[in-house]
Order: sequence, then C-alpha cells, then structure tokens
Amino acid sequence: MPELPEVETVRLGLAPALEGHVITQARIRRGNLRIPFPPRFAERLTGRKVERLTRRAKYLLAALDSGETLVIHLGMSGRMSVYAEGHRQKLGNYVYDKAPDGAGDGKHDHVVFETDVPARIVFNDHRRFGLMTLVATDALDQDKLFKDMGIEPLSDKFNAAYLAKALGGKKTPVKSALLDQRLVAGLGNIYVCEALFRAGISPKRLAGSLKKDQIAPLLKAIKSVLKDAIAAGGSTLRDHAQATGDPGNFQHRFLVYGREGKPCKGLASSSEAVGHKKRCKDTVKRIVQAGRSSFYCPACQK
DNA sequence: CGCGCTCCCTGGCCGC
DNA sequence: TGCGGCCAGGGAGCGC
Repeated sequence: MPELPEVETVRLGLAPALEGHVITQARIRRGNLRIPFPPRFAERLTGRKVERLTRRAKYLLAALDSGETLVIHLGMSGRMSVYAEGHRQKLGNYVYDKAPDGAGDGKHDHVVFETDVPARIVFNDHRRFGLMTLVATDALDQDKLFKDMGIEPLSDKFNAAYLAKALGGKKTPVKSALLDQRLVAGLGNIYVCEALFRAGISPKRLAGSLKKDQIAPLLKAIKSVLKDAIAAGGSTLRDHAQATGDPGNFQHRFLVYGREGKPCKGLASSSEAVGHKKRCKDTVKRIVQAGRSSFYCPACQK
C-alpha cells in the first residue's frame, strides 16, 4: 500500500514516540518477512537512542546512537502503530490511544518496540512483503537496498532538466519509467496514475516521446500530487493507517485511480490543473502495463 | 542492458 | 452463507 506519501505520513506520526527516545525493549514475535532479521537484532536495538527518523523513498530510517540505522520497509501491507502506555495522550501534534489488551500480540504483529516515552510501537504486516534490518549508518548509501536508488521526487534535484534527461530516449511507456525506482524513487502505481492525469499525459506515451513543453507540467503534477497526499495523511485503500491508527484521506480525491468506467472528473479544481480542460464527457479507462493497472482518461490525456 | 512477466503472501471482495 | 477466483499500494529475479 504504501508509496512515498503513506510512508511519510507514518514517519510523521512515528517521530514523537521514537525520535530522541530510547528503545527500552525490542521483541521479534514472528520472522518470515521478505528478508531474515539480522543476527542479534533485538539486542542491537535495546537501549539505543533514536537520533533521527528520516525517510528515503519508501523506506523509514531510524538512525541509532550506536552508528547503525534501523531500516524499515512497509511492503504492501505494513503498519507501524503507536500506542501510549497508561492512557490516551498527545505527543507533538498527534494523539495516541492507550495500548489495548493484546496490542502487539496479533497474528501478523511481527515486531514490538517499547520506548521510554513510554510508548509501544507495533509493526504489523499481514502480507509479509515488508522488511526490517540494520545497516551501518555511514554505509547506508552503498547498501544493496539503496545503492541504485534514484533521487527523491520532492527534492530540488528533481527538476525539469533532470526529468527531461531521465525520460529522454527511453522507449518504455512513461508510466513504467516513472515507476522505475532508479530514475526517481518513491512513486508507486497510484501516484503515477494521478500525476499523469494531472499533467494530461497518457500512460501509454513512450517516455522519450514527451514534448519539451510536457516536462514541466509533469514535474509539477508529480510534486503537487505527492504534497497533496501527504497533507491528507496518505491514501487508505485497505491497509494503510497512520501511526495513530487513523486512515488517510487522499483516496477521496483520486481523479482516475480505481475509477474504471466512472465519469472523468476533468480537472476538479484549479490547484490540480496542470493544463487541461475541466469539462469532460469521457469515462476513465483501465489498461494493464507491465503487469499493473493504469487508470486514465483517453480524452484528457494525450 | 533493459524490458516485462511471474512470483512472494494474505485477505477482502465479487459473483455464482 | 459458502466458496472459488480475482485482485491489491512493492520489489526481486529471471528470461528474452
């Protein structure tokens, strides 16, 4: 489920319970995630202070005072839930429920942390495509997980010149190119579909065939859809929840994703418009590209 | 090298 | 209500 906006939403909700705090206990309840836990995983976390909680693409990174970084990926269905010990309480900008009986004991609760807030943090992942591992902080960039990863879409480095070069000459559909984490890291199926709609570009267009004057609108569409989704707490289709347990709200603002056969919304508001008309009588279509659904409006996207 | 297909795993939903 | 089939936000691996 989680693309960049969902992971960022989780990071924001996790930070008050983790950043600047000590992990007083770490417990593996169930292994069998995408990769095995590293040796002595719990011991290497216990007693460690989390100095910073950051995000790289769809990964959460908790830098520890030991010089290691706890790397977390939520896969398709991962959740990080924060519970306050004792009673419901507010930390930073978030309100956390009191840990109910059995919080952390569920069938798909893989890892449970306690921190000195005190708070309990539960990593739950029923599809088990997620992972948790430890990597030396000063070698993070060279790690297998990150060494081929492209730039952050919300960074200043992701600009029109970069995007033009990244797409230029590519014979793959622009939809597939934007999903390639080596070009730009953090976009997934939902936000690529939504960004292409906002920019008025068909997912079938070959990346290298985009006109010069389509690059800037596409860039703007990608950045705006990600920012809007973060502000809305991400998109909850089924599994995504914020660290507080609340669902995200951006799914109510999808213009094409999951809307096959429904009327095209045209451009619902000027803030979402990056260059096409508001009125449209066509319906949203779904095609499969590289094994994944693409939703688009044939009239609005060329 | 670069592409797309398949698979990993579980569960929700749809249609019969 | 029960059950089989299909589908899902990610990503690695493999074959062409």
